[in-house]
Amino acid sequence: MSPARSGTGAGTRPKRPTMVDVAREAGVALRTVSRVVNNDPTVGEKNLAKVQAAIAALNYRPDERARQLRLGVTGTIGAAVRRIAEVNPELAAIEHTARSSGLTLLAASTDFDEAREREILISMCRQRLDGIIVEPIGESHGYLQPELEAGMPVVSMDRPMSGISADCVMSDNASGIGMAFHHLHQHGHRRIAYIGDSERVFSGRERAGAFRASLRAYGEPLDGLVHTGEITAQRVAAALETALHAAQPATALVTGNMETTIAVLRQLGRDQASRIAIVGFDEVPLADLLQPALTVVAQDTARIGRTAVELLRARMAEPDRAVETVVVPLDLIVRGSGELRA
Amino acid sequence: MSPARSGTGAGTRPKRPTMVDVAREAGVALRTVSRVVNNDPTVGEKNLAKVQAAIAALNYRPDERARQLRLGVTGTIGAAVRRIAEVNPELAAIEHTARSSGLTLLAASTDFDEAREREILISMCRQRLDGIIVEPIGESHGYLQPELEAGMPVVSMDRPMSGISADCVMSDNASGIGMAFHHLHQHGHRRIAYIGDSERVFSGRERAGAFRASLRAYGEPLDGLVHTGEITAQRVAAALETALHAAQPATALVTGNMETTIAVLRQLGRDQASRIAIVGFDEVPLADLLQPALTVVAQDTARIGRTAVELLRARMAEPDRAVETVVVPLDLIVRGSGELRA
DNA sequence: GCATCCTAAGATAACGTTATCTCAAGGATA
DNA sequence: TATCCTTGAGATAACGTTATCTTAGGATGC
Repeated sequence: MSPARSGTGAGTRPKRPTMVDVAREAGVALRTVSRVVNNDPTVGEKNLAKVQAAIAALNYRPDERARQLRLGVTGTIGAAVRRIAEVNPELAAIEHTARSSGLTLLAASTDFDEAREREILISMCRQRLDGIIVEPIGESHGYLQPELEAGMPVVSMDRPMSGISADCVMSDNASGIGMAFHHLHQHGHRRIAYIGDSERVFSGRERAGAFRASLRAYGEPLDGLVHTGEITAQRVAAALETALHAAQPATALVTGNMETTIAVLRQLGRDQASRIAIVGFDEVPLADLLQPALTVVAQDTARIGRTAVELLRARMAEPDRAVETVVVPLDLIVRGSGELRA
Repeated sequence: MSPARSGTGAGTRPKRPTMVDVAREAGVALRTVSRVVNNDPTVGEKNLAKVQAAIAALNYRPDERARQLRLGVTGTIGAAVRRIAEVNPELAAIEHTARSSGLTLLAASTDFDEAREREILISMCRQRLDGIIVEPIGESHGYLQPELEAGMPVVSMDRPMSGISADCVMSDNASGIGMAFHHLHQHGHRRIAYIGDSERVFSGRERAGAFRASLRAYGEPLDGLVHTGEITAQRVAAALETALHAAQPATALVTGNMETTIAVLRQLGRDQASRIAIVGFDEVPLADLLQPALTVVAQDTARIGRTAVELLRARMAEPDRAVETVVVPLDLIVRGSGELRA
């Protein structure tokens, strides 16, 4: 039986037993306890039993910090994403893949804030994580250069980092926009508008650019059809006003990301939403319950997350391998909103 | 200028400089570097400059693991929730509150799996986190008793843990169900059915019990109106069949959690959903865009998350304080689906 | 019967920090 | 001029592990 070890004086946290305490209790050397803890087979039956008894009696738990300090590796990778605690299938895939590789995941939210992102990344480096996956927010990541040189594996997800060269996994934005455009065009639409995120953001830039290219490829004029910028109710309202009430009004919309899609749906209201064809970029929660159900171009988020971990592990195993960028294709998911005729 | 320190042989991770290296580079003692790193004011200008230069030249970053080992505290708290990477406002609040308290958050998904939960919690104990918040899944948490006795602060969220006595913050489930029932009753409904999660789960038990109590309080019979169990499409379909096609069919529904609400909406389809009054327990994403918009009893998730961190910090500061359970009230959010008349 | 080899287990030195002493130099005080 | 603080800075011992040696003791080989 273990001695009662609670309440070592008010307000003070009781000390936990260490390997030394276990060794003393068991009457063996420190090294022997270490062997038992690490399942080293070269321990005799007698000592094995004594040590196990002592561990149970003292409720000993090895201190992971000391272990990691000594070992050099932490068995933990970091993920700096925009928001944990929001629907984030990439992060779910990262967590799942990491776990099945025996890696612990430390996830943190950059909250769309460049300074916060930097704090988190530096902190992860100080914690000597085995590697970092980042969904980059900031425009310049040059400050990571020393870390890369010091051998910290870093993989960027969803968009590349500027100022440094690191592995990257991202969706084929241009093809995705092309698919959305083509789908609406096939359903008879000729005036198709695009509303999307700011072009200061990499993905916003890529998608708007691809949309303009689609318009040009199909020989349509660009006038008043492409609206980009911060997503706010006012901006979306203004964009819709311009697009839908022009001399030649748009009959279909492509929305550049989930946030935009939701904002547009809110703005349109129930009546209008059933008259204008919409294809959203990115999956939207409960998209199938909306009226009409929402047609989207969906990123292969599971594959993106999985690939991010795989790229990271590859670099952890082989720090000097060539930098790689993986581009993942998207899928058109047909549900109704994109099939309304012009 | 720093010497090129990349590529120390293929496949091997280059060693990072340590405090000793910085001391040598700067020509001062190890202790002086430590003072500089920790902003100790008792360092002369000359040495301060030399050390700062050396730190920059070598790209030195303190090793957090060693620091924590020496200090005894990690400045990190753990959160074992059902799913990170899903909408989880409690977790968002925890992260926010932790950050503004200067604490790092380590979040992990138990994935509704008891064994996984146990793994995570034990791992967090081994990492000697400063405290743990857990949204309990398993039925017995007795294995945490030694950890509690060893001074590990643990707070449970959303439901209590059985087998041990720990601080807890949770919603006032009974009042919430009462509010939903009362609201529907006020709108003329007399046959009100409940569909909810398994009663093996604490919250499922509490909510179903409260619903039965409401029926009794209003003098209504319970026959065929209360349906609990694992949430699957078949089960929900069967429950709806029983409730809606009885001799005295239900005209209104209370759904016991978000998952159930969504399953019920999917099952009802668009036409039926606009004829049957529904009040959901828990907020649902895009609830305002549904048709009719969804009336819900919403938990004060932000307050729950914040309170969890506060309880944890209180126990970290004062390990021997009395165990506390905080019950948080809910809010009825009226949007349409709950105001359909009988 | 003695050298050799294997096995179990112990001493002890890292890992990279911070904390406790100690000490030297210099200015103030009697 | 001798003594006492004050201030800056260096040795060195933790923190709790794992890894490298070393050693004692019995089994094996010739």
